[in-house]
Amino acid sequence: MNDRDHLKGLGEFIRTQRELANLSLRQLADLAKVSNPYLSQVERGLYKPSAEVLKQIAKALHLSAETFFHQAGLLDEDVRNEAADAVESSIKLDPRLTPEQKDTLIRVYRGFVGADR
Amino acid sequence: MNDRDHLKGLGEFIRTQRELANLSLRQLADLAKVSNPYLSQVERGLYKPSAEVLKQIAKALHLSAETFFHQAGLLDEDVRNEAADAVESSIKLDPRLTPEQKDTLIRVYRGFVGADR
DNA sequence: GCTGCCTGCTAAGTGTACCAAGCACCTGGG
DNA sequence: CCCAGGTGCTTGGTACACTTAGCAGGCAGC
Repeated sequence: MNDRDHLKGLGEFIRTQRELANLSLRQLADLAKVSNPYLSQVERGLYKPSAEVLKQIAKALHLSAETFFHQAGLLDEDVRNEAADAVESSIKLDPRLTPEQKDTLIRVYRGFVGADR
Repeated sequence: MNDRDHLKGLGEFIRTQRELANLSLRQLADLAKVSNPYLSQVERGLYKPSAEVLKQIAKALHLSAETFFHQAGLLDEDVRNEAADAVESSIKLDPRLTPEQKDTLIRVYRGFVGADR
């Protein structure tokens, strides 16, 4: 029953977001005002960052703190599976997407989650 | 400029809420699964509780975790780009997607909308 | 009186979040 | 060749979040 399991998920999430933003470990560590070794350890799931560090990382990546807290399992309260529908509905509501693009995104998404409704 | 100032505010807030709920220190500590001496110290502003403890306390008092995080100054600002980021946020939050899949979806999405941040 | 149970607090210890320094590996110039 | 500057990771240490054991005082009943 290692508590590190969902922790590792958080680390992977952070690393993914960092690479998505094209930032090096040191760059993000600097932006988030933490040391680079520590960030490395967090990304590999060795340590669980405090809420403040989480908030700093979120800010450095231009993401909302809520997103990170949810990912860290700290804010879950209502872990409804509406998360699934949230993706599709927000895609449908996005005015910047053409109908064809919405269709493509939703197909890709459904392919990933295995939805078949 | 003591950093403990807003901390003390949090402690007082917790104590007020606890008394409002007619709970003894030990009762709340038990509900929140922390030791009673620790809760005592938190309420007097000696220590800053971790996000998980905060969440447990919030749950024990039947209050929202957001309320506590705000009170702790962890969640304040950034209520801005919510709407614009709805698609990306919901993708990131979807528990059924692997990090790689999220990455792919977001890349596709950004390609569509021409985002470049 | 003294038990026993409640209240909150203190003391001392353990685990871990976090940091500074530095290592090992690449890649690109001189 | 070798130094410069980039990448991520390891080590050793400090600070603090959090624990268990125990203290002092207030109020019941015996």
